[in-house]
Amino acid sequence: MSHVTGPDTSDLVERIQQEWAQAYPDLDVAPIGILGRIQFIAARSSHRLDRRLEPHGVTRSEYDVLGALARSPHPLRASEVVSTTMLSGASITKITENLARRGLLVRRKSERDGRVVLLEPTDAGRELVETELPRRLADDEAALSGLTPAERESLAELLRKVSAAVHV
Amino acid sequence: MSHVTGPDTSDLVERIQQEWAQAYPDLDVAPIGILGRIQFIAARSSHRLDRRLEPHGVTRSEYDVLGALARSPHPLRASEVVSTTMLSGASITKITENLARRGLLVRRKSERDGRVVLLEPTDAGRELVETELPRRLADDEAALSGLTPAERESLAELLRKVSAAVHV
DNA sequence: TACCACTATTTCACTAGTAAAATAACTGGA
DNA sequence: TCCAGTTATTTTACTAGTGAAATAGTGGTA
Repeated sequence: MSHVTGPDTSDLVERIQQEWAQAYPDLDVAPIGILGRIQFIAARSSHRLDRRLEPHGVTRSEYDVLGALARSPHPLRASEVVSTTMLSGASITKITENLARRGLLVRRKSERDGRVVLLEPTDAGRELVETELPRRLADDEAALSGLTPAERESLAELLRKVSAAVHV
Repeated sequence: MSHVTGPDTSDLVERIQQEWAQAYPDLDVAPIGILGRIQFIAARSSHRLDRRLEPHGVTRSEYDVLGALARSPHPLRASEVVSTTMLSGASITKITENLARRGLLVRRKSERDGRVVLLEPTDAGRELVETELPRRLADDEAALSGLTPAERESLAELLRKVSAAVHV
């Protein structure tokens, strides 16, 4: 393991940025240093979560759905889950039918409105979320471990500004 | 269009963070404020790029491949494209065959090593990248428009630290 | 030359996710 | 009551992407 095993992935974004800069010297490629790294961190940490969830036999999307239900003080409609998870309605139908079959949540029709499906985690579903949540927070915490409390505060604030300005 | 059309998505992450905090008051959910927002920004800006590319009839993955080729001073092997794009080898085969059919890149076998496929953009492929790149940079720039030069520098540096620490 | 271990790419079979059409149920008039 | 219009979810038909097996080529060794 002492020899080079490929590009140093922690510098992948920097390398890409430099390649763009060399190929198109008249463009200001500085934004790539920020947005590219955001993409990179997001991809990596998604991947990490996938691996954490593998032993539980749930995908990240399934976990997102269960999480939304577990942190809610009341059952959610399918459409409410759509709006917090960034998944399509079609996906929510598939995923929740599947999770219901596996006993991790319960689907029932609303009595008030027969079009609506109400979703609620079972004890097993809630338990899955609760055992995995601290691990997930610990992983995220580890990613931030090189930052002082002041730096974390500053990073959170800067990201808040960016996320308010990023249009679809 | 003057009424509420859904949750204020710029605060979606904050809302989710608060929901977690209320459901599990004994956990420190602060990391979600950072990693969650990174996920959010990544998803939004990916989406935005998708829409920019739609009129050109290329997907984001296809554009990533073309970009890697366009910014390289020499043809790349399929495996080299794999390592910069985070796509699988199987995908690179499919995508590049498709782009070759559409005249945006050329695939040829290496003379030195018959296993290797060398990929190079055509003029049309390069042109597509070159017309879209400034727009993409402008979009990214717009996302950062609320930040001073010093804040951008600081954000880039903080993200560099995080990306070095985020393990798969 | 003939073989073997290794590497690069492609093929195959499959999964997750989607947009759009279809279905089912509600609401507020006439 | 009975629509017409609207809304929530499901179904359908499809696409992108994947891991693993298969294929094809290389280079070193005897």
